[in-house]
Amino acid sequence: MKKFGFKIEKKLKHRLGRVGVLETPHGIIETPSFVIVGTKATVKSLTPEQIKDLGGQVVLGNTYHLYLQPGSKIIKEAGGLHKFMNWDGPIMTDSGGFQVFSLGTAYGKGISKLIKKDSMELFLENKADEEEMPKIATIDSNGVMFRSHLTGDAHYFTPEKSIEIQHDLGADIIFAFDECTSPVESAHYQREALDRTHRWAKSSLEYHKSQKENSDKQALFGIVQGGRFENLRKESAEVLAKMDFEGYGIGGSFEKEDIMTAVKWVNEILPEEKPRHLLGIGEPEDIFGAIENGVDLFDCVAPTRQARNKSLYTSYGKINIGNSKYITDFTPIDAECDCYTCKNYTRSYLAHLFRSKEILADTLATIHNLYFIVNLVKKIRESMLNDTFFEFKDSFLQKYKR
RNA sequence: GCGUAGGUGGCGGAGCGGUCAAUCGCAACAGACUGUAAAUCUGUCGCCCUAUGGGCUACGAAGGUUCAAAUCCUUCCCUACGCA
Repeated sequence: MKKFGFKIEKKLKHRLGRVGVLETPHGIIETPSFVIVGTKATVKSLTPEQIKDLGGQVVLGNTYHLYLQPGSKIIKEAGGLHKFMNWDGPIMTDSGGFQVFSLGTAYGKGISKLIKKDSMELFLENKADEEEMPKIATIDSNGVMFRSHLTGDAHYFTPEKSIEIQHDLGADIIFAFDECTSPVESAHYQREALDRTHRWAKSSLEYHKSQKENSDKQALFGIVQGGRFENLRKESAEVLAKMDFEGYGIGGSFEKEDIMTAVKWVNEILPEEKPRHLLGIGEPEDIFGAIENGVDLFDCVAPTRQARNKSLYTSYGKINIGNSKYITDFTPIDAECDCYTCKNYTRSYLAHLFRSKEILADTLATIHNLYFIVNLVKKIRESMLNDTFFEFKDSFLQKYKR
């Protein structure tokens, strides 16, 4: 019998937010929860023990990356992702849908998940030449042709293929194959892409159900799209809500201000009793907003990537540990933080490790940033249980935003 | 002492008469990063200013040739290697 279930323990008054527990075959996830990104079956620079120690409950791998390297069959042969990477907690895998965007329309243009208003205008002006850009993912109605960013060879992904790979990988929670669209696409294009994503959702689900052995152990989440259009987002939530998914992802590339409105539109429609995952978000302010608007799970590369790029979270906002003023700063990264790094090392030491390009810099910085975010979400959860969410949010953000 | 190769911006190293304040790399300084094309990317990097422009000082030193020199000539100083 399948060991998967979601229980809501408490709801936020007059809001969509809730506290819950998500049960998976590899343990529970107390929601809301920050999902740590480990694209290539590793959280860059950390061991699984370090992930556990900093409070990580669940990690997210990527279908596209693991299919290319080392190959999903090899991971299957190894006994699945859990065994392969030595992580015995819950694992999710993304479907490759984000790569449809990042290697497709976004490729080579320096745009990513969140787009700024001014660069969006620039992008629209240059849209005429866009067709000439050398994308390495091209979409047709049945699937997507990816050219490996590693070797250049072509690989064709269909919804069935994505799910088959995810079955081989063996994560506890897997995602339907979707098309993450760019926020600058026209209503016409978004309409077309959304229909495609819905068809792919159906195919993903049907294929998943047909593989009894896997669908017994793995939960499939459908992904809502629709860009910045209210009618499309709502329609997407309605269409997917009727399909028998065990949870939902909310996807898309946004202009920052659009995120919360889109989340709210969608979560008012999605079935309350199923978990919702906001894909690829976010920064502390986004996390508060997402939770308040009914999101249970979110993943984001920001803490890990930024740690490696010298940007560290503190209670008073982010600092760039590469700045010269930290060379002689013998205080912890964040005096209010209880992570391993803050308890044992100074800003000066981190500054030294980064300047001398020592790999321990990445590890210590990643431990700190992940602890900061994971712990922030835990504190938010507690505040919801104590009915102090709004006070906590205001005091945190006021300080954080200086 | 002789021979050879050299002396260029914090360092390494291009340039070898005009388009040179000087390619490039490193270092330095700052910024960006939101389902990881990412231990990545971008910008600045002689000095000064009324700054998509103008001025000043600069390619070991001092002279010279030329309309014009980091680039050619002379002398000197220094460095490396080789020979005495």
